[in-house]
Amino acid sequence: MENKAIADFFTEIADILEIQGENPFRIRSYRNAARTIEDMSQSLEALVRAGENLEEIPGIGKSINEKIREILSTGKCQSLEELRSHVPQGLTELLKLEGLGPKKVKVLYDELNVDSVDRLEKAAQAGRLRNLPGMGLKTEEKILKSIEHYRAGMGRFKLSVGFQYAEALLRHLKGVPGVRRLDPAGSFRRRRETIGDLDILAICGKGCKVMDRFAGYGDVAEVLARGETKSSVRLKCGLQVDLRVLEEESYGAALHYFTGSKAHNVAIRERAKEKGLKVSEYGVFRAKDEKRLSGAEEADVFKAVGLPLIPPELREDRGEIQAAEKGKLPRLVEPSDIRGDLQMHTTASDGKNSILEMARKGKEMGYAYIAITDHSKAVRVAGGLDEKQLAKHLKEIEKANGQISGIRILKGVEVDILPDGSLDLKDDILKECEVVLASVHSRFNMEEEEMTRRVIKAIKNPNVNILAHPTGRLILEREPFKINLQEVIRAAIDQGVAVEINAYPDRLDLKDADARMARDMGARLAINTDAHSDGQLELMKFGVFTARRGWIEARDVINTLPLEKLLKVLR
DNA sequence: GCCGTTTTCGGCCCGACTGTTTTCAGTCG
Repeated sequence: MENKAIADFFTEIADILEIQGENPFRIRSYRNAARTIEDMSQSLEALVRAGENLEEIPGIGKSINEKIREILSTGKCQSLEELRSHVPQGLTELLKLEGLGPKKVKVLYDELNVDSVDRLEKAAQAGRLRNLPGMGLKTEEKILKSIEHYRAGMGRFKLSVGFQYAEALLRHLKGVPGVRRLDPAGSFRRRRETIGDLDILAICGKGCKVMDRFAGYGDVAEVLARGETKSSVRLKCGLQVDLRVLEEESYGAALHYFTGSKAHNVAIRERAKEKGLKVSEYGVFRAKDEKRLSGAEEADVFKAVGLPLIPPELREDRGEIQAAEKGKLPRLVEPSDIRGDLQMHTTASDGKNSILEMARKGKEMGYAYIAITDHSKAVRVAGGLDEKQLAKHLKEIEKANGQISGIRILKGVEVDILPDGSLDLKDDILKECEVVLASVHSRFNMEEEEMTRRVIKAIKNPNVNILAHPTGRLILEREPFKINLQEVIRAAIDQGVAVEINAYPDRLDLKDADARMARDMGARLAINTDAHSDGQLELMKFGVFTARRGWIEARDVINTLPLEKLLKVLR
């Protein structure tokens, strides 16, 4: 069973307990466990099979350990079944609606027997909510809006989409007279692969019209709240954006607070409390008399609890605080560490630009090298090359090298891994390539064992240098295929094959947690854009973000090496 | 339910906003 499926059990338990008004800390335990399990890169099922003690995982104690084992062996959880018999299943879905929490859901069910989104909609339309205790006309309207939003499925946005909206909006706001500072925070700043909303913080002078300018932005569909220090809007695309205007003296504390993650903030605050301090978005205070100690800079918060500044990408409460304490934070890879890009396509297969155009763009980006890696013949829809066409294409690459200076164009190919694990080009031609990426583009629905065997067989081919987009997922669109990544990565290490972090924003594959596992196991990584046009070489930053979230350093990444060293590694 | 160089019991982060209220509960981040 997948970790996600196990985590869902605990989320549902927490939801039901919440509706029943149970002890909030008990509920938090279940939520923490669900989050921990979902974020883990190792499979719980495998850990149990290997006889590991799950209670060593923070947040998992005796009770949850037992439940996990029960779920794995029976596919069910008796206490959840018991809870479900008291609370209909539709109620937990209602919690997903904005503005509806456990208390209101309980009232709706007790008073009106509402146990589904549909029934709630009908009740609201009939005006039956406004007379319930604690609700009124506005609640009724808000619920109808939430239902509309929920149905539209406008949940999360890819980080790259968030970037487009954020950059345009920030440009719009920066021009406002009196704006002194402007920073996006939240999951956007932590560079999560998807964002739910966008938080922007600002420092402004007196009489600054930034709130007016914000509410009047051309892309705004709806103003949700409009105040002196906080406003919220929903853009036409559905993305909610919050703007907060802050005082200079508390800006750092606010930036820390609004960057999150929530779990990281909780851990920092607990730590502050142990030291007799209180940390809030307004600053660092002495607990006994509320005396303000600091808060203007983000580093103040960390300093107060005896830590160095932790990069936003690591703030997920996944060990970063412990690492910081021991002075063992990784020196995360930076975009400027990247010396080349080892996956891209040209007009020879499904790309939009020529070899030389890609090289010119690579040079403009300051790269020492790029690899041209068009598709192989199995990927027909992408115009993949057969042996003969590839041989000709490699000659073209050689020729292009003579037509540009200051950057080396490496001869490469993205060869397809066939369902039986063989490669769809002959070894003779693969030998001619300096960079061979192998990847899966078909038969995604195999069972885990078969897929694992397939990929391992492919990377055992001595011509393969890089395993490209190892799980085949498309963010918000396609689940990763089933594969035992640990085994695959172990094989890659044995074979000297690098594992890719595909920077294409729809992929980000390996994802952050998997990349971290690969690094911990000792794998070499490659961060490549998979660009299909010259402009897409700029997408490298998204791969670097993912790598940073995976605790990866420059030395873990082969395309941070100078050309000569890279060629040695590839051989 | 989890956790522990002060603790195996008694804690468990903190504040704002909204809409409903005559002083606050519910929700959110």
